[in-house]
Amino acid sequence: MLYAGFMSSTLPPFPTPQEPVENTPVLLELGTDVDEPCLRADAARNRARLLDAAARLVAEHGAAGVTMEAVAAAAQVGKGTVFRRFGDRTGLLTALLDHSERKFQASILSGPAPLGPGAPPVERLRAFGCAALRRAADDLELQLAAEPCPDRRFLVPPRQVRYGHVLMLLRQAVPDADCELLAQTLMGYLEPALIHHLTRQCHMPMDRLQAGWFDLVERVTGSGGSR
Amino acid sequence: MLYAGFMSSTLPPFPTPQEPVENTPVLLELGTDVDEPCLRADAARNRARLLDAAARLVAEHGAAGVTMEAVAAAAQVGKGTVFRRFGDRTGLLTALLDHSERKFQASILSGPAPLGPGAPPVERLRAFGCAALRRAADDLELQLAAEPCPDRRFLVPPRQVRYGHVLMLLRQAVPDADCELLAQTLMGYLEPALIHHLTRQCHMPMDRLQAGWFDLVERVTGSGGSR
DNA sequence: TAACGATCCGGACCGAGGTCCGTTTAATTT
DNA sequence: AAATTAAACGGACCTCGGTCCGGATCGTTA
Repeated sequence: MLYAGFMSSTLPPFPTPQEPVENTPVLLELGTDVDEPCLRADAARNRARLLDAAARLVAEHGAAGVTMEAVAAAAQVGKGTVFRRFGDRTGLLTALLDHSERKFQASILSGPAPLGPGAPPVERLRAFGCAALRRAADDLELQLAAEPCPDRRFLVPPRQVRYGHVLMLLRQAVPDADCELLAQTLMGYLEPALIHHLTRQCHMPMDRLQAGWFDLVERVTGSGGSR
Repeated sequence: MLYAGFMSSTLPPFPTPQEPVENTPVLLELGTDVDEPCLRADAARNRARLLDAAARLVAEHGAAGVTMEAVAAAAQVGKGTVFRRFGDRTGLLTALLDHSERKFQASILSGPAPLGPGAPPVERLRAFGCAALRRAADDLELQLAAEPCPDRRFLVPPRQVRYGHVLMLLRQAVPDADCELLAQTLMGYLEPALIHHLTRQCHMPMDRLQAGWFDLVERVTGSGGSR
């Protein structure tokens, strides 16, 4: 089993001063929506409240309105509690995205082909890009706001899952290439910041991005039968 | 003349409340090191002092030590002055990188082949990547710290210059492709954050990144004569 | 050189992210 | 049910990026 060990899951930091607290990632367990495994009753209640309040704030004032203090106030909870639960702002925003990210992951891991297993790798790659583009297009704002600082951007669980997936497919499609690097390149095309730039600032239609993805996959995997 | 109009140049914000103050980019003028065109005597003096102080702070405490207040203090200048001159922290850090960025741009625009004009486009593309990788490797820390927020990352002059260059070369190499998108893809491979991840976190040697670039260019331009 | 207006300076001020630590509370044990 | 302990809570506090505006300075014009 390839990437067991870093299913998305809102990275639960519980940053009690001691112990580095790495990401305690939830193993797959596709159906069950195991969130925070063991959490004291009050903690769980507050966590739910906070996520709810945060979502409300996003809906009302956009991602920029999600201030840690505002969220705390809206959830009638102390500010420290927010940080204890989610580590930092990025963590909170990531948690907000967690549900849809999980669905995305699930459909990749075990959904119907060609996104899920069963189709040939290049075809799955194509499908993956389309799905990723779509997912990026929805709540782009949140994805941008949730972007961590540069030196953590590549260590975040959702990214690792996607990377692992692309890597696996690439290894099947072009076994002789340096697939790690090619995978990073492909991932770069799906970066929220780039999508935002191309669609919102350059006004490209999504169709074009999608066509671009197909073309890129074809070039990278050398699967261009005709040309 | 292709990309006249956005030579790097530390984006001079002079954010006097009114007027949007867009980037007033310096036209090429390769030899002359025209910095801030017209700047009052005291302003120019303070600007120099600030850059000097900032460089000193970087040398001593790393990029993280470059606090706007610390820089102001070290330059014996008010905090407001720093912001007036450089707009924000990103602007200051960018200004620090400006000198080497300009040299880089110059050698691309008019240096010796294959980096400069004269070589066939694919070869220039290869050379460009090598140079960009080298440049990213030096003062990686600064480049990371200077990274703007996601929705400005692609609008920053140095990035636009590089993009324009790659775009031009790609258009020569693969006239029928969607070169805008391919150019963005290639640029993604050279992103400082990615270089940092691959070299510092994955411990890949630079040689491998370089080989990866060659391979990528070959795949993207379809210039693989043999395989 | 005196006066004037545009530009610049400086530091008080604000908001937001993040930390700390004394206090409270939920679970467990006796 | 009382005691115990680990965990969670809350909000004061700190730092830092960014803004504002009254006052000082520079360059120019008369």
